[in-house]
Amino acid sequence: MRTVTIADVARHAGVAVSTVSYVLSGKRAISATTRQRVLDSVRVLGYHPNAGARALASKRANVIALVLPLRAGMNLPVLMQFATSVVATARQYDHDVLLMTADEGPDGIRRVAASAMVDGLLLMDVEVRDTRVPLLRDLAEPSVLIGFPADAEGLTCVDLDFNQAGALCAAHLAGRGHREIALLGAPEVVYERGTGFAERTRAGFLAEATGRGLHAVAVPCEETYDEVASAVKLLFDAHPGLTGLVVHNEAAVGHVLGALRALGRAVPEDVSVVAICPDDIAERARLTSVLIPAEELGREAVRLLMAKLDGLPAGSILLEPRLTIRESTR
Amino acid sequence: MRTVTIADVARHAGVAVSTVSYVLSGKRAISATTRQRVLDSVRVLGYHPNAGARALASKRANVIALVLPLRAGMNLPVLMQFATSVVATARQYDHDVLLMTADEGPDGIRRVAASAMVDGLLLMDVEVRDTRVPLLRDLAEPSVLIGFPADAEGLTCVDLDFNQAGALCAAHLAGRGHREIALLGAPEVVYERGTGFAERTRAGFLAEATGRGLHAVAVPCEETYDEVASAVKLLFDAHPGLTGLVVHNEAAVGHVLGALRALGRAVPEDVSVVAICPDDIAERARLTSVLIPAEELGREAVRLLMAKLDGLPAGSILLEPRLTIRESTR
DNA sequence: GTCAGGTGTCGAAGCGCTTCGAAATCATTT
DNA sequence: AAATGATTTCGAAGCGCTTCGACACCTGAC
Repeated sequence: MRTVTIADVARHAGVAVSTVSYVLSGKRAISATTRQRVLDSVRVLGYHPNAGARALASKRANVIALVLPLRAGMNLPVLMQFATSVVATARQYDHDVLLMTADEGPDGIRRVAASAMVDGLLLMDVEVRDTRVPLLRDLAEPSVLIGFPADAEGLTCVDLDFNQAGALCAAHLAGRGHREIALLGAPEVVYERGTGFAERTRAGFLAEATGRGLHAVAVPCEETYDEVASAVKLLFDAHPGLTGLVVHNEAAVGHVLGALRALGRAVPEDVSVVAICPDDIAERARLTSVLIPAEELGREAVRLLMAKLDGLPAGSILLEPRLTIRESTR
Repeated sequence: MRTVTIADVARHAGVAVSTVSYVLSGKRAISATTRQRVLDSVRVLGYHPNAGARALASKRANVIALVLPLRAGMNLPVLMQFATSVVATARQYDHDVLLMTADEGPDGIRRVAASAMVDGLLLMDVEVRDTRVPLLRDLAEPSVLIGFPADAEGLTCVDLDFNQAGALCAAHLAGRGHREIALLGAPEVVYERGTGFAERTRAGFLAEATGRGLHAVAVPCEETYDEVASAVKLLFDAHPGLTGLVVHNEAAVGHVLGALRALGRAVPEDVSVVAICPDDIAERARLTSVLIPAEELGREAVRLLMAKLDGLPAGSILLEPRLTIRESTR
């Protein structure tokens, strides 16, 4: 059973090879009758274009690379939703997805790009000082990052709009009548590193709260139970009237609840808690939250990459946060 | 910055294109000096073979497809470990991985296979009556399945040896002096469907227990708390002397522990529990268990696929189960 | 009736690589 | 010194597709 080539289709339809190609790509006008005849032959013979030959001739592989941080410690549901969404969206644009793990590092990226195996790259979870970022910057192949590295200049990134997310949380608490609120953020070092998302959340939170005339503070928050508990205690000691808490630290969120319980403050009766974290965590603890929109992230990332592949300019985009109200705020 | 081709390398090294090719593929002997000269040129010019051209000429894409059931309800850690292991192992064999989701169905498989995009396929979580199985059977491209479909004839499958796993659990309990033990298995329907793994576990369990002169029973087990609780209650009513329990039902294992607590039977003081389930579940509940060896599964699956790609015959294989002793048995 | 300008189709030239057969080179043997 | 056989290298023919320029034909304008 030799595989069917475009020449077989051309012969069967009684046209030239190039005509078949044009029918299939639509890059030149072909009369309706010829067109139909070719399409029939394609179906009858069960023709599928050879990907390698097509890539060679057209310099387009119709494949994008998805570089995932397949290491422990990732939030798996988020990762999965993201990957699923990327594959599905890519298929809509008639592209396939090559899966790579981050541990091949820059070399892996260079390899697949230079071999023309993929037309573009999607990188998830880029670190602030990622060794791959400079590489991406002067790679011929376009790329899109999920999250923002320290210097996003010249790169296309997609992420949740953390500034707005912080503001949204503050606004939610304000709307419920809270007058004194606080943000428990990322660990100290994350701010020191100048990681964008942590700071932006804080800025958005403080600006919104202040704008609405609330009393608001923002403090960093470590991730062990003891540190979280003491941070929470200090916070309430300093601000006894505190009734609203925003937690932007997925590792600490469970501990915060434990600490509140230990302090005898009931949620949501005494204090309302809003989290900014993956949906599964919030769902499990029944927390009002702003979720990480993994599916939308994947969709938008692919959309941007496809635009770049078409030579269109593509700036970074921020996704609008949405609040899901559960049982931890009143 | 034109991309470097094999012709550039040949020119730079002062040899024929074919010589470069042979140096790189090792398919013909090349003298050490020429060889070194070519290799140097490759490095100096930063040459990476064009994947499409290579695939076209050699009829080998050096890519395998990984078809994952990216739907809700999967055990994510297992899936991740598996995917990671597949990618890493494939790289060792100089192959890349094309990620596909099961929801493209048979057409997706036909498409990537016919387009010569991939040389072989790896399918995870094949269902008992999977519409893709007949297709795989008469596909030119080799494939390996994780898990066994109803009729595995003519297919290459990899799975945990559930028969031995059942036996191992029985042996463990026997070794600890338990004389009367039971297996809580999959829901009734799973057995009715004739799903291999459930039955094999039961057979192995019963054979081993009987062989060692124990009193053993095996009952199906649904997955809601109420059904689990009543099944557990019935079991202990019928066999008051029961002190060992094997649970082969990852959805029910939590409920079983709850039901035992409700019955006032302490684990492991009154009854020892062994689970056959993914490691994260067992770990969380501190259960002695036989885990699903995701990483090994991925590695072996790739190994088998590579063997088939080399034209070697490859039968199905069963991985030997291993018991991790935790705090639920004594 | 002729010519400009469309349409629709064809032929051929690659794209960058692998692989086959043959040529060239060298070391042995007679 | 010639012949033999290994060893090493070369040249050229594809692999299946896209794409460019050109050709053939048809239309309508003059």
